[in-house]
Amino acid sequence: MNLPPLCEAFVLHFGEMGSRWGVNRTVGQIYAVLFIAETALCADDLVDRLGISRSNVSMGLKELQSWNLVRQRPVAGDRRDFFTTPDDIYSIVRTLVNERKKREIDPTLSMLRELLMQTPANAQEEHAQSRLKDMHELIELLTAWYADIEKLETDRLIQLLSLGSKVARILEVKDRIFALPGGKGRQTPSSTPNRG
Amino acid sequence: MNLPPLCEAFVLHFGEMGSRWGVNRTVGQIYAVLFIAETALCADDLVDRLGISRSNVSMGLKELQSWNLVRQRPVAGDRRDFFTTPDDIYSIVRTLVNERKKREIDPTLSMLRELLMQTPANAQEEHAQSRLKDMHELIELLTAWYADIEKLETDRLIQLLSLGSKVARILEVKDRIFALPGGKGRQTPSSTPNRG
DNA sequence: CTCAGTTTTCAGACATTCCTGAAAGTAGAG
DNA sequence: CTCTACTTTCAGGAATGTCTGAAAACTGAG
Repeated sequence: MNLPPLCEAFVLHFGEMGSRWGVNRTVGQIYAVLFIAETALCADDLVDRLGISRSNVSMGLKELQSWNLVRQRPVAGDRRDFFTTPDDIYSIVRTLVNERKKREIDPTLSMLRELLMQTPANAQEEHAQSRLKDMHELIELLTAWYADIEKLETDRLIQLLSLGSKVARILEVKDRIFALPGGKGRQTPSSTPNRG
Repeated sequence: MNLPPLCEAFVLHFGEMGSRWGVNRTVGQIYAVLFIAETALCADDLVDRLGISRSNVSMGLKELQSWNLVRQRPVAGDRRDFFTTPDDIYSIVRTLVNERKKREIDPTLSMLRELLMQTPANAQEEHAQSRLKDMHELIELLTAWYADIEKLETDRLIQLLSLGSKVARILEVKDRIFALPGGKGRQTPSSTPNRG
């Protein structure tokens, strides 16, 4: 691996992580190299830095492109393809989440919905359905939340995340100010905002 | 596979998902069977329902236990071990997130910190560090947010998630309330949110 | 202690995934 | 059209991961 030690350490770790998150080691390493690269790189740069075969790089880049995780950028006067990752790390995370949602969450939701429509044939299936319903509701809650949050500008998002659960206290303030009767959906939390 | 069709469909899908999320298919299937089971099951129940070898079940359960994802529950008058998943799906998610954090996020954070402490040997390493810094900050932001959120009671959590980005609007309300001149004797959050 | 019922371990068969070199494909320049 | 520089595809060997049966280890009862 033809990289300065600091870079190599990162690339190796990132490859390892990749393999725990459903992409193979090499793909993770390719991404890592692109992520920390100063400029756009071509396939042969990756061959050189990672010490893997040209065809492996080609397959890896193809996979990363299918995830929308790398961008192909033309370089004037050069016929080769050059690749980069976005500068904005928040946009990277958004892409990653959206792709995983599309590939894993959405199919899971439709499977769950389908199974929940079926008429249970016995007690065992009936009980299974009640569990699947819980799971379905939870995933819907999380994805709806994310879909909503995703639209925020990065600055607002950071502000929101920094607050963490303090938001819950603001909720209480809100409750007191507007004295909204009842909660949303499921189950109203203890009717009066008890707090001192 | 000795399961009613509805259950089998779920178990197969869940196994498939597991294999995309870093646990092998069988482990995912074992978990799925336990998740929808009406009662605690012993290893042989799993052998029967999944049609896999006893030793495979043993290894799978061992792995699930190392993730704290299944509980071993004694059954009176039976020497065998019986396993369940928690009834509360929110606690399941909390466990899952905590375990992944421990195994993947935390080591990544320490690697990043370590690399950021080094003195860059050249421009390439220096640029890499600035990228790693971005990544480190983002992960810290997310984990701090989660650590905070995790402590909320489930009902409050649901309430919060249901609001989604509407919270951002409440933030604006808050900004207006606390921005009132003369009204800042109280506990304004440390940083004054600028950048409207 | 022994025994029977149970769980765990582990070598190696089996299966899947990954990686490579060779060959085929593609596209701009001349 | 041909040449050249580059990219992609793909068969099959290498590496890794998974699963099993047999044997060992454990554990409570007698």
